[in-house]
Amino acid sequence: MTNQSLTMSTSRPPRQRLKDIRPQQLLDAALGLFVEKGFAATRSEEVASLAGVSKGTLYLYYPSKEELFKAVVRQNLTKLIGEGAEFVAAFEGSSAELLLALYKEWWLRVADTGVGGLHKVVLAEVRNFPELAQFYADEVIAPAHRIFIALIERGIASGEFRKVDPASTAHALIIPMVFLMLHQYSIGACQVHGGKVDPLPTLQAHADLILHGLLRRPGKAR
Amino acid sequence: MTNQSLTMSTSRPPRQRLKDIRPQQLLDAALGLFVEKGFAATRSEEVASLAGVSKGTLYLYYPSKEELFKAVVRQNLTKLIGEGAEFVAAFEGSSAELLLALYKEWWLRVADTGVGGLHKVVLAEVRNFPELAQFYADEVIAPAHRIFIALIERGIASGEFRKVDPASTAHALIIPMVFLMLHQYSIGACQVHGGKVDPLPTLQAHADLILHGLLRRPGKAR
Amino acid sequence: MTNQSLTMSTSRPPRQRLKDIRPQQLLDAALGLFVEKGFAATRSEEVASLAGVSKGTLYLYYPSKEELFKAVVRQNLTKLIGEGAEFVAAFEGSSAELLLALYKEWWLRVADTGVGGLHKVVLAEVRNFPELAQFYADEVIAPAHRIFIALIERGIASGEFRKVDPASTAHALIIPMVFLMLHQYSIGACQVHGGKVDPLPTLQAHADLILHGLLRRPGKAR
Amino acid sequence: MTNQSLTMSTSRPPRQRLKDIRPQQLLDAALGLFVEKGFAATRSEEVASLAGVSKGTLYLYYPSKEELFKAVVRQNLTKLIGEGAEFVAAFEGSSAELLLALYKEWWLRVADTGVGGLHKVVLAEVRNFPELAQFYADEVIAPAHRIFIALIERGIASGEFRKVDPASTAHALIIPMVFLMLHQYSIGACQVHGGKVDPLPTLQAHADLILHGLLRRPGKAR
DNA sequence: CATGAATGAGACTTCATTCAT
DNA sequence: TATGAATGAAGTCTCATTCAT
Repeated sequence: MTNQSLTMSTSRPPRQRLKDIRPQQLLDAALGLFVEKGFAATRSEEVASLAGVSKGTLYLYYPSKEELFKAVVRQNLTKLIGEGAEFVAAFEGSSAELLLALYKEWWLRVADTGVGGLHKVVLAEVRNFPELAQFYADEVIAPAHRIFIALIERGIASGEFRKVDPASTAHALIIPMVFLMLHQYSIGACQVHGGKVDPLPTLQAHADLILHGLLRRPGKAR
Repeated sequence: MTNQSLTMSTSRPPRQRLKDIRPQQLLDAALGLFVEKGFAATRSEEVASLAGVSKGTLYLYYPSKEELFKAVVRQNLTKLIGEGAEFVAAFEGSSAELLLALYKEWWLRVADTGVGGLHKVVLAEVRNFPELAQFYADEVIAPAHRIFIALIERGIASGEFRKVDPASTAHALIIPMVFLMLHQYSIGACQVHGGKVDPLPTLQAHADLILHGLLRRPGKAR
Repeated sequence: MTNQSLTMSTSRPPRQRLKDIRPQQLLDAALGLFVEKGFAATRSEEVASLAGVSKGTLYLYYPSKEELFKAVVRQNLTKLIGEGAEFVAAFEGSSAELLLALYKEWWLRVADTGVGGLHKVVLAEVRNFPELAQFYADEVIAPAHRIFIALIERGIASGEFRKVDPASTAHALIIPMVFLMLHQYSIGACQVHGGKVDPLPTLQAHADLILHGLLRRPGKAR
Repeated sequence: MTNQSLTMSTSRPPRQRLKDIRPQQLLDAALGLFVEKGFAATRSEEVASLAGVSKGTLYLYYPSKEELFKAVVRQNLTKLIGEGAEFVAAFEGSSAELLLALYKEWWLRVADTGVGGLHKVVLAEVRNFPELAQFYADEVIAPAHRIFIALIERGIASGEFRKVDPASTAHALIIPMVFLMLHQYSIGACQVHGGKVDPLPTLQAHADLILHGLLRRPGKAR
């Protein structure tokens, strides 16, 4: 008896501490399962169990599966966007280098955390969550767009880039990044022959293409 | 009685015909609903009802919702790819024009039929259908990739394009196309302020970027 | 095998027939259970099982437990009230006899069917079903009140009754009837010593009291 | 710290006192909620919260929701009956006046405290609490019946009342009172058009009816 | 072939009750 | 004593699938 209670008191954090870390545990578990299976196919009991708590405990922290999902989106994507904006503001170097660095930095951050897969889920389920659409447009799409607009304007101002339209070019710069995230967490996660796309080389190729263009430069042998 | 059956025999296809067109009606109905709601949120009764048959009849043609989903994917995407390959083979004109034409043609074909939305669903659900992954890699991704590889090699051979790596550049050319399809059928289908991306202008901007590059050409004022 | 299928074909009504009788089976089962246990304590699966069908079948006919409950109220109480009105309209005899006959007739009808217990449930749960309240006031309380008002006006017109206020006296005539119904299906249904109220004698006593009054008539020895 | 504890020690009863008043606070909170929502729909956490304590504390005083319910019934109804008996014993005046006064007094006491609503809950739930039935018959029904029997015997003895059967007439006197209580706390508490019964006038009408009868007295013009 | 009534496993969510702090 | 985080049994409702007609 005495031994047991001693053991238990050392192996388990105190109550208050548990309460503080529960949201994070639940959000982590939910992120993983939503990304792997999608929203509808993820059972809330499974989330709880992966977080090491019971079904009921999940509902102590989030009132429904929908709210849990929104919390996951908020935490992961909003945070990611904020860090991207800081990265661009703090960067020193040419704008071409900044583009490459942003691609690389973002990719590394996304690949570890599974956040990329979250975009897949949003994409797939947003029509069944009408209110999520506006939230996502405001919190994720628009800020990400602004980051790349800033990058392009920086390049034009320094004379590095052609005078392209920042808004539509920003889309063209973001799209491959996001697409690769999507791919990585869906088809890329399956064991198939020949369907793989290697993300970093592809991003590199894309950046090269974007920077130099596909057309041969007249009067310049390459 | 006699009158009625006469009437019916003129307004309705004969039995044998019915049997032949049922699968198509079901696949069309399923495509629309899967694209709109996703796999899990589409009820099989709704598919049957939209196809004008009863629940039981659906199961006469497809043994489960999963098989129906796979049949929808097979029919629509395989067909699309085949048409793209023919389009490229038959095209006469410069490779830059071919790229623009392929973008435009494909987009028009995809926007009407809802096939673009299907890619969204595949992306989201492929991890829950492991056997779909290989099918998709073989039947959709690889052929589409080959089409763009052919396009690039055509441009390099004619001296129009730089000597880029065809395989990775092909990815870079496909990605925006596919991404816009995805976007159009998810966030683009929602009523949001500011989240919209206009597809044709964006494709145009992207094609321009891809062809001419972002960097200012030394010694050439633009 | 042959025997079995013969047996089954004779022991079970055809499909279409079953569909027609299901609502009645379900309403009967629901009435019994609601009366016995109340609304909240009645499980919908229990209703289905008592009606001889599965959980899902109940929801084929009624979209929720609330709607089932409302259907039970409608069928039973609305019907009862209608029959009471006809009974009063068709009665020939003195108004005092009509009052006694109405008490007796109604009681017999209510005691068999369990409808009396339904009033108990409405009384207990109406505050959790706000929309039921208006329905009940319109469909049950007001019509029942009108029946007794008609009875009193009939007695006053014939010179049998004193000139009392019909509306409030009608309440006084209905109340004991309804109360006994309530009692019969709650405390009266339990095995207790001494708590019983014998309904018919009590109604008789009440009718006598109502008709002749409690006060000794001055100058009249009884 | 010192200030705070000083402040608290003056504004808060000492520990021992707290222990003594907790049950009363809990019973009061439970009475209100049971009457408003019924037994099943009242959450125990809500009771605790309304009493200003936590969920766990409720279980320190009552081992289950059922026991809490029984305690509420015991305290409130038993007290009410006792006060009624004292009122009758102490009354000076005619028996007709006593009846009116008892109606009025009881009604005022009941309307404030919500005890009338408690009878509604007992009525609805007694079949799910078999042991409550006998308790209720012994502690509430029988004593209340005895009060009215005493009242009738008092009236007969003084020559005021006809020589009716005290037992069944007592029921007839109680019933409208109790019924109005029930009504007031169920349908009467809802916002409906036309379903209302004004309690005091109805009691008055009933008392008039009971005392003087409905039939016109031969040879006496009224 | 076609129907649609029926099934029942399974999902989400609630809440009475427990117990470590 | 008092708290409130945690539990998990239980309830409502859905829907893919079956099968008698």
